[in-house]
Formats: sequence, structure tokens, C-alpha cells
Amino acid sequence: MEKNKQKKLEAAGWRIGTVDEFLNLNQQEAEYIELKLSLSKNLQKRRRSLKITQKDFAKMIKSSQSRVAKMESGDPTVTIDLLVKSLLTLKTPKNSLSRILPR
Amino acid sequence: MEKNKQKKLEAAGWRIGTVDEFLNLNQQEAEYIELKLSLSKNLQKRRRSLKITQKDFAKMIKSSQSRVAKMESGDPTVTIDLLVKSLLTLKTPKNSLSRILPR
DNA sequence: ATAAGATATGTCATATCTGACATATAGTCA
DNA sequence: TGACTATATGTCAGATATGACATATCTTAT
Repeated sequence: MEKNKQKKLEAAGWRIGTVDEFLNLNQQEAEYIELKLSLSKNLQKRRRSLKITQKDFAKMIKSSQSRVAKMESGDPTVTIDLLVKSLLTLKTPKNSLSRILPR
Repeated sequence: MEKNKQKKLEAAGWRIGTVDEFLNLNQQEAEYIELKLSLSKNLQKRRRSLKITQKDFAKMIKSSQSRVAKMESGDPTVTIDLLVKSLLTLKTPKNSLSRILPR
């Protein structure tokens, strides 16, 4: 890698080819999983508070009971996209998800 | 649909087979797109403020320049997952994305 | 304990997303 | 202007996520 590029990447918080890089990757991964899990739990909480079964909720989002179970358990095959779409289904227009953005 | 189930769905804010349902779907879709676009713009802003090119940033996230361009333009083939992972790469551990959760 | 309903787990064909590449367009500077 | 760098757009083969299904396990009521 040329010197110049390395400087730029370091400016973005990277230390190339070092332990730091490894730790950063783990950190990102951890935060990503944490985020997903939080969405999962929130979804489950909302569904339960509405006294809807996974089966009924699956119909609302045109999915299946098994996938809803996977959503709520934080299964690795479930994307944030699916979780967000599901949460939006359970929200009234006023309680917008747009408030959950980076600040 | 049986009467009982319909009641449950209505409790979750649905009016089955009506104009309301149609509007709700549009509303969700709109919020989903709005969310994605906001993440897109945030990503672009962060990358630019760090004076990193799309090409260099692509290397950081093990992707390609073209996909970074698509991320920043809100291309429909880009998932929230990819945007979030990318944003996490540009954040220092302290500025966690975990603060952007549903409240 | 046992039946019934709800939720979890495993699998799979199909749909969708991905990085990569080619190439077009926009921006910058001599 | 033209050369150079950055960004945008189109395409595609391979990778990953999806809904659906079968079936297992948990929960609850009797």
C-alpha cells in the first residue's frame, strides 16, 4: 500500500495490519450484532404487548411464523431491513422510526 | 378471515382490506425509504468530512467503488444492513450506533 | 398428565443483494 | 482545451436472505 493512502485510512481511524485493526473489526461486529438484537427484542416486546401471535403477525408482514421466530431470536439469517420493516408495521404513523437515526 | 383474528389485527392498527390498509403500506414504505436515504446521506457526509475517496473507502469495507456510489445515492439494491455496517466502520467506538434505536 | 396452542429449529428452492468489472459522466487543474 | 481523478450507472455470476414447510419443543389450561 502506498504511503499516501495509508495516511488517509489512518485519518479515518484505522491502523493498518495491526492488532488495532483486528479489534476494530470485532468492535464493529459487536455493535452490529448489538443493534440487531436490540431491534429483535423491541419487535418481540411490541408484538407481545399487542397480544398478537407470531402466526398472526407473520400474516401482517406477509411472512411466516418460523421467520418471525427467527427475527425475535436474533437469528443470523435475519437482516436489519426485515426487522425495520416489521417494526414499521407495528408503529402508528406518528411514532416514526425516522427518529432512530445517527446524530 | 375469522372474526377473532381480525380483531387482533385491528388492535395493531390495521383496517383489513380497506383504503386504510393501502395507506398504511405506503406510509411504511415511505418511512423505510426515508430511513435508508438518511443513512445514505449520513454516510456520504462522514466519508467526505474525512477526505476519503469512494475508492479508498471501498477498500476499508472490502467492497467496490461502484457499490459505495450506490450506497450514497440510495440505490434500491442497497440494504440498511450494508449502510449500517459501513457507518460503523467510520465511527469511533464511543460514537456507537446503538443510540439510534427505537425508543 | 395430556391436549391444544404458541414458539423454536432445520431445511430448501427461489428471490434478492453483493462485489466486481466495464464504461459513462462529472469535476479539477494546467 | 485536454489529461487526470472522482463519482455514477449498467450488468452479472456468485453469495446470502427469504417464505414456506415439516417437525420439535415449550406453555398453559384442564
